[in-house]
Amino acid sequence: MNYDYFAMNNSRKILADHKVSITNPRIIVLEALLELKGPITVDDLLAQLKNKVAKSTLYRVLNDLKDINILHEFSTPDSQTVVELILEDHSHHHHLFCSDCGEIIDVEMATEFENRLLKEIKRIEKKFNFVIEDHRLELFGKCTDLCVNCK
Amino acid sequence: MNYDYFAMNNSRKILADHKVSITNPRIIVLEALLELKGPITVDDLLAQLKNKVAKSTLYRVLNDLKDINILHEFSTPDSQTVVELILEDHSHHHHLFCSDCGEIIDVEMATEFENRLLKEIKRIEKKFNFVIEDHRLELFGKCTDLCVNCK
DNA sequence: ACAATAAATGAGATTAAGTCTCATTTTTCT
DNA sequence: AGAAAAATGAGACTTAATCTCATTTATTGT
Repeated sequence: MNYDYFAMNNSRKILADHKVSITNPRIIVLEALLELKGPITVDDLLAQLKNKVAKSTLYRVLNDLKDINILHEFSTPDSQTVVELILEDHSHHHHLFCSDCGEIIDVEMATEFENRLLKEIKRIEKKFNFVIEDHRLELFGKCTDLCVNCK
Repeated sequence: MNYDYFAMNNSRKILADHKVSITNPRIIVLEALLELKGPITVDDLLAQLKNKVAKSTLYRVLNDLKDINILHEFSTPDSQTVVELILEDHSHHHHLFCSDCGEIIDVEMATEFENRLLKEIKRIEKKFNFVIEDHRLELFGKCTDLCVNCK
């Protein structure tokens, strides 16, 4: 068995740790997201969990997970909503979108690049008199030939 | 003299250059976007052009402008759709979002930073066997105190 | 310039993602 | 276990965006 945070953290523990009540729909949604280990469109998730949780409940649970800060939400270039579980040990990353197959891939940039980016962000903060709390980099392209990254 | 499309403010020329027929609604929408010189939410644009172009027409015109590649579309952190006119002479830039006032600000990163980013992108292309065609960086924060950037 | 033809528009119907309501069920607390 | 609080399911509702189609406007060829 391959024990990583995702594998060992059962959904019950995650919910308890974040002080939200442990219910069946929350467990089902969390387990689905844990198993994915990456982003998924809400549509796909809805399809996958149809007959397991009601649509209204799925959206509610996703909002609950956002509220306890373990779910990130963003959009594909064609405006589909995407969610991704981000647990404490989940390292900072960005997203790569394939316009052919729709795949969304987690990408970690080199530390040195992220440092350079933070420096640049400090410059922008001063220039615009802002406090910048977060950043997000999105890369758009196509996976070549055999589409090795696609399912 | 630095006369660019924005200064010339010639929506007819822009439409002709892109070989789409010159119609009143297209002129109205283009002029509004030209005057803005920056991003605007579709909602705000709708409000601004109410009684000037029909809702269905506004959406259609925006799609037309996307088709001829002079309109970029993206989303705010709270999922509002934003559009921004990007003409040929419009330089590469990113966006800074204020979570207090909702303002969206065009931000140019240092050339040296963009070069470093391109280098990093090349690395990612190889790693994932991708052709990366575009990238987008989003910065999230708050404008401090007096909110000098807000209207 | 003027028909003929093609394309675009307006108004409202339609679709679909996401939220809301509320009666019922499940969870938590003691 | 029983009372109180919270969450769920089903479907109504909201709203951004698209679609339909009769009418209007633009373009093209002569």
